[in-house]
Amino acid sequence: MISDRQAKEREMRKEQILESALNVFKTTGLDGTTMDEIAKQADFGKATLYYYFSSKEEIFIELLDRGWKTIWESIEPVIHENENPKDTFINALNIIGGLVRNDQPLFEFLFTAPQKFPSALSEGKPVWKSYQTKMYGVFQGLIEEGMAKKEFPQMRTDLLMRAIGGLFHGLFFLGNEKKPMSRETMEEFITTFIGNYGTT
Amino acid sequence: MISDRQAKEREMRKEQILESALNVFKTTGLDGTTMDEIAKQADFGKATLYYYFSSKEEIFIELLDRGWKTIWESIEPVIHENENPKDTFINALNIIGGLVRNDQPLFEFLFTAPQKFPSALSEGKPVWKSYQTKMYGVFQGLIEEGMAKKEFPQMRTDLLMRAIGGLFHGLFFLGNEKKPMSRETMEEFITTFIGNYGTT
DNA sequence: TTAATATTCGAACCCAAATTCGAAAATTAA
DNA sequence: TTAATTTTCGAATTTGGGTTCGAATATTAA
Repeated sequence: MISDRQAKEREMRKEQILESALNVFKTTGLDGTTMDEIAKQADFGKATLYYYFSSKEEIFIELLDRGWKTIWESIEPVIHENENPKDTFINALNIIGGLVRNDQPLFEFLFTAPQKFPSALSEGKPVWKSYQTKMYGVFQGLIEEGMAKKEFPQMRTDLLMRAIGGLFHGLFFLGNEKKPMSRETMEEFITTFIGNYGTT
Repeated sequence: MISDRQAKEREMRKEQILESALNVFKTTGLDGTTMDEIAKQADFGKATLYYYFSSKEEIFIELLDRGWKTIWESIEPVIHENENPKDTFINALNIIGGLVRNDQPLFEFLFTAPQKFPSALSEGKPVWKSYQTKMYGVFQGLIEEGMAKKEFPQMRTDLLMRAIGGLFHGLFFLGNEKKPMSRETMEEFITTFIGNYGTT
């Protein structure tokens, strides 16, 4: 008992709620994102949210799951076009950059919120976590290959990862510019940092 | 009516409270830092905290003020030994690195907490903000000089700032290593990034 | 048209944490 | 030693949110 259409409508309402949650997050930050606000934004009664999600946290988890899935699926195809590691690496970063450019607050949420869900809750590790892990694995692999082929500077892989992560974060999320960074600029920065060991 | 000694004791009690607040922050993070915990740690009744500080926020502000003052006063003397901008820049970063190394959680607090106090409260901009502003000004100046002298890569100053900021943050605060990064390593990273335009 | 089922939501309820009250205890001044 | 002043704190009070209740309302099935 629940027609296809019904299921689809239900799905859309969930989506509406998720979208509202994100909107609230965009304007008021993680702490400002209350059930009251989400409800208002979604034009539902607060209690109704609990008909679709069992808790506030579940809403966030759902957003993380979808978001990280998107990231992974955008990256994944590119990492097998085996060019040299450095180009692959830069490509991947550029892809993420493109996503971020499209919806900065969403990705700020994806990169930020995880730290706010420390231990507690859901048994096994959540879906988004596994995508995140896969992605980091890929990057780490590329860096190692890249170092082996002397395309990257020789440094501790993990540190290089953190450094590039921080760099990326700084470029996209620090400061208070409204307009997003262009592909060229980002590429230039990363390349400058990695050094021009290989190509060009 | 309040002897010198009395005033001094009062001051020490405030200090004890601040120190406790920081300790709680170190172990339980910003959100876990409740007045109850601070009171317990400081060995005072919760209500007593309000005899010394008018609110929880005031405690945090006080910590920020002192922290940023420390940073500024550590940097300040070095920026006038006018060597070339690049060395000065790296020196300054190293000094901050040293501070961070000494008390990572404190500085994580200093670099992180500000974003949590969005608008609200205290009329004029708080003390710490002005130190922060001064510091950024200095760095920006150094970067501009450095670019002018071709010691730095030619890029948009503000972006380069953000990038280096992110890089620094990544190195010190991302990942889950316990032992702090050595001066050498940090210097190597920053230098690699800035490029070896000037001095070797 | 009526019974079942699905959806909605206002009004509690609960709880943790900040803040305030009012009075005691300690200390200092006279 | 007594009066004033300073410090302390247990016990309320308040507040902001998350979550639940119970009863409508709407929709679908018979």
